Amino acid sequence: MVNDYEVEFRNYLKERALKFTPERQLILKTVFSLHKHFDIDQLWERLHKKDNRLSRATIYRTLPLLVDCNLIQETFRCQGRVQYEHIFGHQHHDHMVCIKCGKVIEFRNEEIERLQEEICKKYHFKPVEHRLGIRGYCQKCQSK
Amino acid sequence: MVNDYEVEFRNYLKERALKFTPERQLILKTVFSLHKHFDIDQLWERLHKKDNRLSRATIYRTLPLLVDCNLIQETFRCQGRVQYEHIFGHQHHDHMVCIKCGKVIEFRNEEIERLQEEICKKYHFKPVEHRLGIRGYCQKCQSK
DNA sequence: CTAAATGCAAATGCTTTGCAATTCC
DNA sequence: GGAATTGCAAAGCATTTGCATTTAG
Repeated sequence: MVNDYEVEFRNYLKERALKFTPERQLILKTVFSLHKHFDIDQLWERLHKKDNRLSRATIYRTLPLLVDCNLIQETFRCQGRVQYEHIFGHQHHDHMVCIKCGKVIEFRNEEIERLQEEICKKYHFKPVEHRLGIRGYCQKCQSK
Repeated sequence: MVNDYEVEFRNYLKERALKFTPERQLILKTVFSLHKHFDIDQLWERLHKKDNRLSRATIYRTLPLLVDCNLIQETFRCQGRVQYEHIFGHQHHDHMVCIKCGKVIEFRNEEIERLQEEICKKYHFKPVEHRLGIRGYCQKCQSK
């Protein structure tokens, strides 16, 4: 069974005369098996269990391809580390991140989305990507 | 003449039994003399002209204080470098950044601000800071 | 006087890169 | 077959840190 995201990636690579290697396949598959935000180190740990030869360098070289292909995206930073998430097949959403416990709440607000488009039009700005992040304290951490 | 921001910083330091040193004063003054976004290197260059002894380490140690004191804030990243801006005395605003030429457009939308508050309430999330960044192409770079 | 701050240089940690060997197409 | 990719180790670079010295309060 070939997943949609794999088709997507294969096409992306083919168009650019790049290769669909086992390493890239494994990285892709693993990225889509993670249903939370992840950073490069967490990803490497997962990958290392499956293939202990796969190097960090290959991850660093592959992720930008996946980003460019719109399969994943950078989200917020956590302790200086970029967090990624797969987005293919998912609707755009924004994040609230708890400063204390690190909890992440995802939300989507149509009105905000619409207003952003409106603003871009007003400034003749052609948006490619937007990111709204709210940092603060989640319910639990407030009461503590 | 003592600026408001200096009073603010002095109080902040005093409350914590920290010192208002000439280095901190110079950094503060310089940060508020820059009316654009800046990164640490740009700041260092400016500072170095005025006091060629002032070290990067001191800047790295001072900026977090200014952030904590709400005098400045991190904004978006540009080529991996965090961009700062002074915010004391300014209203919150968001950013559009041109991917091609780096142009930054600042904007503020009351409705978006309000909706964010609403969302936070809904999730019982206590916001401390929020950041909305739109990356894309400015008018000029689209036509090219 | 003394805890805090500074400059320096070394250390850290994430990311990138050169290169020889390998592999997809 | 040949360009692209990989792993490795080295290099890069921004940031942090230990320490001896200086200094604000």
